[in-house]
Amino acid sequence: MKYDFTRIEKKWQGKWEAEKPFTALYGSEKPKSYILIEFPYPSGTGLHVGHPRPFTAMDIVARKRRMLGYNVLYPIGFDAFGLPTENFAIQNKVHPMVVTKNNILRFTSQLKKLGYSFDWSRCVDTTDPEYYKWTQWIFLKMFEHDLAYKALIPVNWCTSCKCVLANEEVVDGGCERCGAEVVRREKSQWMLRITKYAQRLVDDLDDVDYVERVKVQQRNWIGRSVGAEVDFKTTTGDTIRVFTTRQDTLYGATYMVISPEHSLLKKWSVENADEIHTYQEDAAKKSDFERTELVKEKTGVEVKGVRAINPVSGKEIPIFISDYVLASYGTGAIMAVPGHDVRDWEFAKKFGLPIIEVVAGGDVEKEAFEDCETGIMVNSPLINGLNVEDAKVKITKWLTENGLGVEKVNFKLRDWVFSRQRYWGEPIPIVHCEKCGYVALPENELPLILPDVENYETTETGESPLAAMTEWIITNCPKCGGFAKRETDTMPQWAGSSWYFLRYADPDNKNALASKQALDYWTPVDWYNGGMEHTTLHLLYSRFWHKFLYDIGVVPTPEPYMKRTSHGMILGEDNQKMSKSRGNVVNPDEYISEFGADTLRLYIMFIGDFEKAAPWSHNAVKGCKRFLDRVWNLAEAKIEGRATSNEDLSKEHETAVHRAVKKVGCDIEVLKFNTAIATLMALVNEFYITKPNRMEIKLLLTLLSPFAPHIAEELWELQCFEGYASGQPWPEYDEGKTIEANIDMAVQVMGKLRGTINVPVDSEDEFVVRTAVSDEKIARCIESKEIMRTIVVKNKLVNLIVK
RNA sequence: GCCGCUGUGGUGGAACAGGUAGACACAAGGGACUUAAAAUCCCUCGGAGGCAACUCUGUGCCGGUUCAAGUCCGGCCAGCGGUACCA
Repeated sequence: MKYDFTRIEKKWQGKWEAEKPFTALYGSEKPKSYILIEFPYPSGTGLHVGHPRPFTAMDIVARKRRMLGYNVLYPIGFDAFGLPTENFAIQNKVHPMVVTKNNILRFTSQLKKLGYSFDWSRCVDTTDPEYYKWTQWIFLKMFEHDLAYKALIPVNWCTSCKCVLANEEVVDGGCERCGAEVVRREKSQWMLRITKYAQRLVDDLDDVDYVERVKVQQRNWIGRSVGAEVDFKTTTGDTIRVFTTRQDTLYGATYMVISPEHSLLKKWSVENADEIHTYQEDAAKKSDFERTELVKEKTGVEVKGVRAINPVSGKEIPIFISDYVLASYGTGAIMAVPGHDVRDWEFAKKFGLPIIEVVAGGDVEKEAFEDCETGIMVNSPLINGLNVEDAKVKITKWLTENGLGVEKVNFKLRDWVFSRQRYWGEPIPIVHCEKCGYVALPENELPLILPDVENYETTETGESPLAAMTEWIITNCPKCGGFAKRETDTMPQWAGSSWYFLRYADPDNKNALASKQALDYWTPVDWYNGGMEHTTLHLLYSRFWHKFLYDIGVVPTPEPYMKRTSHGMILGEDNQKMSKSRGNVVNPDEYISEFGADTLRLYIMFIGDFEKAAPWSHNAVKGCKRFLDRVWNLAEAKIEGRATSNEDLSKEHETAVHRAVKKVGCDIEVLKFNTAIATLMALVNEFYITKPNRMEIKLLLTLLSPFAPHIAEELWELQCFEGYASGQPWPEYDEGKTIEANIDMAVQVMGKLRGTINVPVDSEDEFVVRTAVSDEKIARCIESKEIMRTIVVKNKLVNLIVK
């Protein structure tokens, strides 16, 4: 019989649907293992080949964990709020809820066709009011703890989505999603105080097992820098506070620069007010992107009539405004040390300002000397002769003692702009009362249901579509009962995904986001795999929410995920990112119907290094199909014999099988699925040379089952083995049996390979050398030469040094 | 600019912890089977030379350490990702 994957896959998927063997158990005695993938956004275009890569990888891990005896939670859900659905709804005049339901149905059937061992009974949908009730609840808790606040701030405004974006959502000056231009606008927005957690978000990375590149990227994004705040008096009697990481160079501060938005500018009456004003207006007009794009050329205007006083030298120095100083970082003002900062140096050269060397070691006339390692302080009476590190300590102490400054840590991380002027998101459960201000909705009014609207489009003034719903907006203040208006902005897409993994622990709970008992048992997540693109978005956001929930006693651990790994992207056959416009998109459905889900699963894991990007190859898929055909032909007919333990392995295959068990098991743990599969292929190749016995087939199917579960179960059944392949304990191997009795050792002469010898494993060095020199070929290489030295690496090689 | 990663056959990629470079596949070529094709099976497959045994050479480039370097060190070059006037 031919390998009829269509029939087989349908059969086993039906069985899994009916018997639900992958359901995570409540109250199990077994140790738990929580394996998590990033739940998909159910887009209208259906499943993409990018999805199965992480899903299959973690499915293999989950299946192996079950075989190892764990109570595994491998859940799935849908992150379904979001713009594409809303846009589709607008264009096609359908309710986004309808679009979402359809998309989820389609995704569900596509995912089921891939044979994943998800626990479907715990499936969550972020747009379900029973779910977003708790998203809103967490927001209310944050509001209660002063972590959610409303502020008038300059925001990133996407001109195409007509919506604000978080800093994390702006990519190259454009919208992360649609690529359209992002401009700055002043808007009153809900904000989350993620900055309050900045320090802990950095520090606690030390306690989790994340791949290093993820940690590095988060640390960079949070951008912790240690320095000092220093007060500079001015000739008007005001104080300008600056932030610097180079307190040591204070004597070299020959001018100051403040941002064009600095508040003191409003207070001062300066000689060149018009000039200043023009510059301020120009700066305000520019988007952040434009401001940073003109990196090359520094601009600025001197504030005439006011001067600052260097607190250590007592010298008067000029003050400039320039847009290279950002209002939003530090204090919005800097002390400029042109000798030891490239930006200040450029500015000083352009404006003819003095450059003083305070750290010896470079040539400050030629370029700024920024080296902190080797430099020695000069021209700085308080700290001359010290190295940079010691100078920092001493000057900070001096500043503190004299009330002129204080040590300070700053972060690049900004608070999270949390409101969106869109329809398809969680309503923010806050009302605005003229008397009481912003008031939280009482918990018993949750969920605040997203009302039906006529029109899903953002209003011309840039308000949420909800703003047009007067009936819904007008309500009573929960505090004073008076007239109040509901918040019309909704939450960003990242809200629902910031805590979804907690809901999986107890998805039907009506009284809490999950019961304490369920959270205590299941959390934290043991292994979370996801895309690098979420490192500074979802991954950071959810760590923040989790820490907050930990602080208020809702979750038992300070970190949500113990381990985080990341997969590479699947590229098109042309080695380019898949996109509709390039026409290189691969549809997984077509491959499932042409080759079967097992082949697709296998190929997508065999494609290359899991952590790196890999181009799709139609031909290589065929190779994986060929492998499964070969497995089928090997095991289709029942093999007679005994298959009760490893003792039943044949002599000729014993080593290869023990090795395969070891290699496949280890490789899965370190994400080396490609070499695990290569090992299985090699084993099958051996079985084509000498036929496998019953036990050997049994082990092959057991090892194969996490990768290609359908064919493994079918062949298991055809062999009349008991139970299911997926229900077997993960096989054990004997380390001693992974080594053959006799091995080939390389023989080198002067470091060059000259031959191989076959010797018993663990042979004595002396014996190895004797065997080597008596080898005919080797003897020829060393004849008439004297052996000076021999190097033997046990079971590997022997190197003869001759003269 | 800064931070991180990566450079290995025609291609995707292997190589534990410095120890036989190219596992496992794909493509290509040859052969068997077939009326034929597909499928399957067998052989060859980094480069150069040789009838052959074999020899030389080869992991982005230059140098170093070592009995031995794809792997370690120093200096470059190229590509990818992140970040971007963050003081």
